[in-house]
Amino acid sequence: MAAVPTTDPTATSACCAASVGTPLSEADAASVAQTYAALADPVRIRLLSLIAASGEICSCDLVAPLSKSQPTVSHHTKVLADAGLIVGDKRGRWVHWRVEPSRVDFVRQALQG
Amino acid sequence: MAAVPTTDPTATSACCAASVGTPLSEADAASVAQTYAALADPVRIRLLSLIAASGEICSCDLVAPLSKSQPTVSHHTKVLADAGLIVGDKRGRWVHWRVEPSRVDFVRQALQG
DNA sequence: CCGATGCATCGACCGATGTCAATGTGAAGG
DNA sequence: CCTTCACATTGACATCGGTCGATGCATCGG
Repeated sequence: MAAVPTTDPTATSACCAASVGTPLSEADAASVAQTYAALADPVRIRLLSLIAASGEICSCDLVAPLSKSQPTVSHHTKVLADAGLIVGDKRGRWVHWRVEPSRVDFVRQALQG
Repeated sequence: MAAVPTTDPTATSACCAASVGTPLSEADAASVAQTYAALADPVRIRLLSLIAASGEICSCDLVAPLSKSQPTVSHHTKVLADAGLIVGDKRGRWVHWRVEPSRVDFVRQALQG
């Protein structure tokens, strides 16, 4: 939308040819950005490395190392889970978290396209 | 800080062994997170793909495709440049931008550590 | 059943961030 | 010089997002 005026016909001299169409759809860009946003927080980075290092770990063991309150940790795990980077497995009262390698790979590959 | 109570001695039974030390230093995590934060915006994603697709492009040709004001575009290029993802080359009045592949690779590899 | 426990949700606070109009800076060009 | 142009910076505003206390919702133990 927004009807980009594109290159103006009075291209006097200037610097560039501006052979520029549409880079990425705004929707696609928003989707990609949101995934990276999930990694744009120090707590979540440590959270992810914590889960990756343990292979599998429950929420109760995440609060202490992160020095954050339980609601805060719950919030961050939800963000990572919504981004598909981790997966939760509820067993009884506990939720066990593990990394989703395929999704991590997808995120990594988005950087070279 | 905060004097984390750590695991309480009355570890009745519970779920996990909690062999959890320090995941990533808070400083390292902040550094990594800030780099990802540079990619956590739709405009900057499109900006990056625009530069990557053109190989080299000046700021004047970025305003129209992005449908953002000139100061806004300038702000986003600065964020990407500060993150080391793009490099600006000032020629006369114009600044030509290009991607910094080594930095992009670094960011990608941060995902598998 | 009843209390305790692990986790999610809610509401509120506040700093961080995207956005633009206005202005500043520096480099051509006449 | 003075104007024009490309870009950066500033200031103000609105929104987003991280944080925590309080509370809700299940599950387990007795």
